[in-house]
Amino acid sequence: MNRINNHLPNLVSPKVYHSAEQSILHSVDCVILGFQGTELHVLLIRFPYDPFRGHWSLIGGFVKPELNIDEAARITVETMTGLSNVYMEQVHTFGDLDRVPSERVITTSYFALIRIEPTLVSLTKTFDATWFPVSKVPLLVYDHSFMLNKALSDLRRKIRFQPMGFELLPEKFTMTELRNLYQSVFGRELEKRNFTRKVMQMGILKKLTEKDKATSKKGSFLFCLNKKNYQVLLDKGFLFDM
Amino acid sequence: MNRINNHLPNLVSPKVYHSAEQSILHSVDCVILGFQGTELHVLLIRFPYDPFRGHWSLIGGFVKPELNIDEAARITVETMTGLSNVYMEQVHTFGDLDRVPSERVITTSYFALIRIEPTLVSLTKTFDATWFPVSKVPLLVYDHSFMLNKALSDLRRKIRFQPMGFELLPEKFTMTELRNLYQSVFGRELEKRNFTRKVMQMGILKKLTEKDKATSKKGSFLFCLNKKNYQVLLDKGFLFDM
DNA sequence: ACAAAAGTGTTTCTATTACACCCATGG
DNA sequence: CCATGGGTGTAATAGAAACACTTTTGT
Repeated sequence: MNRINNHLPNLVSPKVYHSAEQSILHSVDCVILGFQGTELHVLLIRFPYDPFRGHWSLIGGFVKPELNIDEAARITVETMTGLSNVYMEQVHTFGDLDRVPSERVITTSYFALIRIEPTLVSLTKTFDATWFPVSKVPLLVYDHSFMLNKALSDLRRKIRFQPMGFELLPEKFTMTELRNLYQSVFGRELEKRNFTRKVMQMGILKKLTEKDKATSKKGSFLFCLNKKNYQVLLDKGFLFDM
Repeated sequence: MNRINNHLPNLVSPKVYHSAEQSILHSVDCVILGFQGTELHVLLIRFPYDPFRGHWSLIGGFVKPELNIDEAARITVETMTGLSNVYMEQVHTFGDLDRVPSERVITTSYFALIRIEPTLVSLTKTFDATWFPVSKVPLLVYDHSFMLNKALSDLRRKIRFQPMGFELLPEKFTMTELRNLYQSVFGRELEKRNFTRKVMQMGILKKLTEKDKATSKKGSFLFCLNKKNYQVLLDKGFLFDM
């Protein structure tokens, strides 16, 4: 029974917790993803202190005892981008002993999906942050490269059950933009016709009368999400298999 | 820049970490799942201290600073079941402020998939642990009910990409047992013939000459995993869509 | 001989793929 | 008038679903 008291401390009365157990530093790191051109991008900063000064890093922060971890992650993203109501999801908690050489730190990672707007670009510049295409990300500090990969593979899996892709696009978007996004996430080409058909028959897109003439002379129709239908589909669960 | 120093402490040199930041209690809780009869079961203990004395609880433990979190979870499961080499996976980290009323505790949950063997049943009894069918789980302490549900829904999603089901069955099992397991996980009936055909054409099962006569007079053939083929299939990724 | 579970084949239908041509427009 | 990207229909194929009967054997 000695062993169980060591390892199953739920068996220890709350009053005893603090005296018996030691606490640990906890941080959050955010994989902030946005979509630009034909590729998914991630927001990175330069780590400003030795011994990793100048190396690229995800954006994170420590969790203060009076802050919810999800909230800590949200504040990190808000601080960096100036955006609220960002779509975020917890990915994984990294708890290896030597992941941060100088300290024992447990870190929970999140991904955040944001629409890259012109205003945003300048904001992130004040923080010396840079958008990297996910296919061209440099080596990152600590285990951040691993974190990023885990976040991306989680995104690829989850986006099939819950098309978060729309979180990455502006309100109005063309079918080509949507397809480029999914191509970038999945890392492979998607057939134009079949893609359009599948998306349309889900009934979650509203075709607008407006056209976007930025990329062709003919112009391509803009779409927006039919939020009601989208919610219905989310609730009953669906496969966005492409 | 004051704000960024508060919320983006990666910008703070490692040397400053400890003095600037406060640490938090971190625990792990394990959703130990096993399969018995026709239903998935979860292992619960009675919480032995006030104010939650006698309420049912998942099995957990605090993470000591010198212990990896995955390892902490593994030790918890080993202590409880006497089993090593258990299939475990991290599910989620719960960091709300008031989830444990008396303390600030951040908890990472795991699921563990184990084969319920006769020897095991007696071992867990010494710890006053009880197996509950997942459809008949009582209300649990703290946010453990929520944790359990999250683990189960994660399992349901993940088991389609990586048939962890085999972790829950003995070495040799009948097709009916396998089907019962998947029915219990998915919570719906699966057509006998189509199920058999799909599983067989994956080529990951070896049909033995042996029969199990426990459940019928005719007897049903036993199968075991063809581990080589299974690994190949895992590596290239596959959908266990039923 | 019958009850109880195991095991097996075929048809129907739906969904996915693969494929090639016309459209609209700005330059 | 032509180059460029936008947009659409159809046929072939593969996979999923639905279905009912035969087998074995202990009692």
